[in-house]
Amino acid sequence: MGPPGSPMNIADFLRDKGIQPSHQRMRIYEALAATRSHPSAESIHRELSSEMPTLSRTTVYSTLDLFAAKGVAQRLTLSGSELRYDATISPHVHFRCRSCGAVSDLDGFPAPVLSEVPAGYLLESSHFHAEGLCPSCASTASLD
Amino acid sequence: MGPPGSPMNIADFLRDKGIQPSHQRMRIYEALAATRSHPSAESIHRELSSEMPTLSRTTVYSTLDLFAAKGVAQRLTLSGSELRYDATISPHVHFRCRSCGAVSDLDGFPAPVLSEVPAGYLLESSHFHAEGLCPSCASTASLD
DNA sequence: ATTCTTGCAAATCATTTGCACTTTA
DNA sequence: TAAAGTGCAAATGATTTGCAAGAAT
Repeated sequence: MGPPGSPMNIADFLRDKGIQPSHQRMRIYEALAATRSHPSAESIHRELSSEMPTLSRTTVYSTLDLFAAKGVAQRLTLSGSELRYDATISPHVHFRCRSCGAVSDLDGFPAPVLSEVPAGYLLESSHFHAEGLCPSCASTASLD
Repeated sequence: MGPPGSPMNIADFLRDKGIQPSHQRMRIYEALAATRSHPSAESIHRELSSEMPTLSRTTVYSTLDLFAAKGVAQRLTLSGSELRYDATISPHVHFRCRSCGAVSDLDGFPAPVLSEVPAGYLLESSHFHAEGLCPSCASTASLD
């Protein structure tokens, strides 16, 4: 499939998906694909700002939006306060810790997918996510 | 079970759940339970403002938050831009229209629930939601 | 009298918009 | 040179916070 770790480079990969591979877009894709932290636009902007001081928020927001539209990334609405993105397209279960806010993938727990919807609805995507305490917060155990 | 339509009144119901039944809280609960539109704090505030002109946003936000904490309502994170609430506690599938933003329940499509999580995680809740176009937006059919 | 609840205003945080500048096809 | 991409600053919208006044136990 696509990068990372594929014979195809990022420029070709994006171009292949109908995305013009500008410098900013390639760096944003790399940053997104390199982590499993499900970053928000803000955190990607923060991360890249040091090496690209003029990179604007607008560009990061619109690029991630474009990635989601082109199917190169998925948009996660897990917290109500911010949108997060994931370069892993295949459906999988997301777990959000209510204490530290970290989002992790629950590997080995295949996400159920809704195959049918009532007549008239046009289904485009479905998401499954769980909430609670992650291992490290659970052990620090503020038992509520 | 609880209101609406139960022999127990709202004051007793809330008190029973460990919530002091102030006038504001009862009105907010009534408004939430009376609709299936999965309102946000803002829309509940807007709705109640006419009859309770001095009702503050702060109260609505903290009350809905309290309801979620006490298990009287569930918090839905579906849009990334706002939190929505639902007085129906039992797990069910939510469908959000990406065009008009409306959230509807998909009755008859029991929500899958994650029963197990990897060791160390403490599961508190899980949500399943779908996205696409609702019947009315799908028929207006901007085929994209 | 102490604690809980409420309200207002200001602050914060993520995201969007308007517009001008630059790069690319 | 027309279209696409980028950046900055200002605007928007939802939510939170600080704090003082009011109500309940």
